[in-house]
Amino acid sequence: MTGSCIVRHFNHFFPLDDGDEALLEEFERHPEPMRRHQHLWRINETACMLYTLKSGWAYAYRTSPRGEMKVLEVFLPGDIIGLHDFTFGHHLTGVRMLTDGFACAFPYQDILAACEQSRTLTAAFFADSARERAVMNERLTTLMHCSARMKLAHFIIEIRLRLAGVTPDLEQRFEFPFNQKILASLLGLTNVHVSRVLSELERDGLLSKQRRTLEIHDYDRLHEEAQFNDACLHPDMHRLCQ
Amino acid sequence: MTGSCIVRHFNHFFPLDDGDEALLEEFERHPEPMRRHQHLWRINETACMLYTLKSGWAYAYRTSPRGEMKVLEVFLPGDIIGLHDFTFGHHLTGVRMLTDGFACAFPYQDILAACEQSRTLTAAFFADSARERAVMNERLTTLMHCSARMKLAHFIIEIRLRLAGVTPDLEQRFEFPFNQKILASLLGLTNVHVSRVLSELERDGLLSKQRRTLEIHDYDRLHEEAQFNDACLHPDMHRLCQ
DNA sequence: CGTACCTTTGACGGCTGTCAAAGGAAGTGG
DNA sequence: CCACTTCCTTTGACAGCCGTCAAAGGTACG
Repeated sequence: MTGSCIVRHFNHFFPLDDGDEALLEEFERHPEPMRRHQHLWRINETACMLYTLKSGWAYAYRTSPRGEMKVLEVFLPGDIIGLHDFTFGHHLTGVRMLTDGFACAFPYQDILAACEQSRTLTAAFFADSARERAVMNERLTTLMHCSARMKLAHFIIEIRLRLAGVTPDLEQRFEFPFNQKILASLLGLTNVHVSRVLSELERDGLLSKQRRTLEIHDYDRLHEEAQFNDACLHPDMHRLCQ
Repeated sequence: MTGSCIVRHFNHFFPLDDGDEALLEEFERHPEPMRRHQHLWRINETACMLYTLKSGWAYAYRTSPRGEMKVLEVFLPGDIIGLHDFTFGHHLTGVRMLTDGFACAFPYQDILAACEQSRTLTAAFFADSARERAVMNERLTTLMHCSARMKLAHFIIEIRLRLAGVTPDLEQRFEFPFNQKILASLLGLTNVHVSRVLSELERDGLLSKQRRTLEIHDYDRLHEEAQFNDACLHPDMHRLCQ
């Protein structure tokens, strides 16, 4: 397997030629170790760098008018972080690590330079942004109209499907480094209610969560309850390569 | 004022040179009249065209597992429609007109071709996608954690601010072609409750809505209640032109 | 080992959904 | 221009999901 996480990420969607791979590998010359809770950037800081996440988990957040933190988005290994706002002068969301890991920083001009040299890469960056957006739409439609139980099921299925995309042999028992406060913030609930619903899902034999590990006992039933639309994760972009 | 709505749209953010403008104007050679309720495309149709909206309003929607329509997004004159999913093989959301208007269709390859010729345009397309995304984030954080009253205030402020960006002398009384069912769908409420909250806002002297017209009576108080973060609408992209 | 954080549980209240019905507005066809 | 149908809006009663507050026990980290 190639060492580059962007190359792996994009090859998951469609094949890149050697020239494209070389351009992408430029982005990852400087992997840096990151500690849990460490910021990639804070809200309102000037935006000049993007990151790729080589290992570990991260999340994007905002602060509400009342000063509470609201988590917007979760990043997994292989994800590009900051693609959707590198054209803003400053960051509208903060990003920090959820676990220890490694991240690679590169200046945003590199993306424009790469696009100039390869139409395939231009399409790939648009496609990646589109996929992220599609997942967001999927979450939005669920979060807005559904019960807390369904929200939780939906989010767990989302994470498992995305994780399976970058982890070849993912078990039903896997790392799930979210505490109930962060889950609540992501799903528009309170930590108290997340606790109640998790106990309920556990009581019904769907899953169990201890510490930072989640085990799914009945995937089919969980998927059924989540009503997750898998299409948002599988763009068919091969035709772009014609 | 130039006749091209994309040029106007982008110039609102940063200046384009004549070459860029010429490339963009290519996109708008074929304006077509569109009727209210007419589809630009339906869910699952093959994605091959993008549209710019020359005049009129449109919205993107999905259907829930139970078959109900959920509105995800609203498009105003000058908006580019389909930018965020043109790299998917098929459409994940449907788009239809909310009012009569004119739309210009063009093949998505034209965007990639334009990006190949101008780094400024590449940045501009990314920036536009980023702005759209930022507005979505702003709505998401509000919709998830706030009261129905705040959701409505927030959405009304969003629309007014976006409308003001393309309508030089926008009054406090303006076209607002949403019925309560669509508002409910956008905000994750029921039409019954939208009716209740609208009456309440009217009773409190903040606004009044008749048919397809909205009049804001106390903008400051409405903006205060909405807690709208204006930053998401104002990317400072001038530095990209260096 | 102590402190801070996280999770669980209970009681209570309120916001919002559901169901239902009636009146009004708008679009259609004669 | 009128009659008819369909859709939209309003209002009320009622229930339930979920937020808030509080306290206690468990867990992680220095």
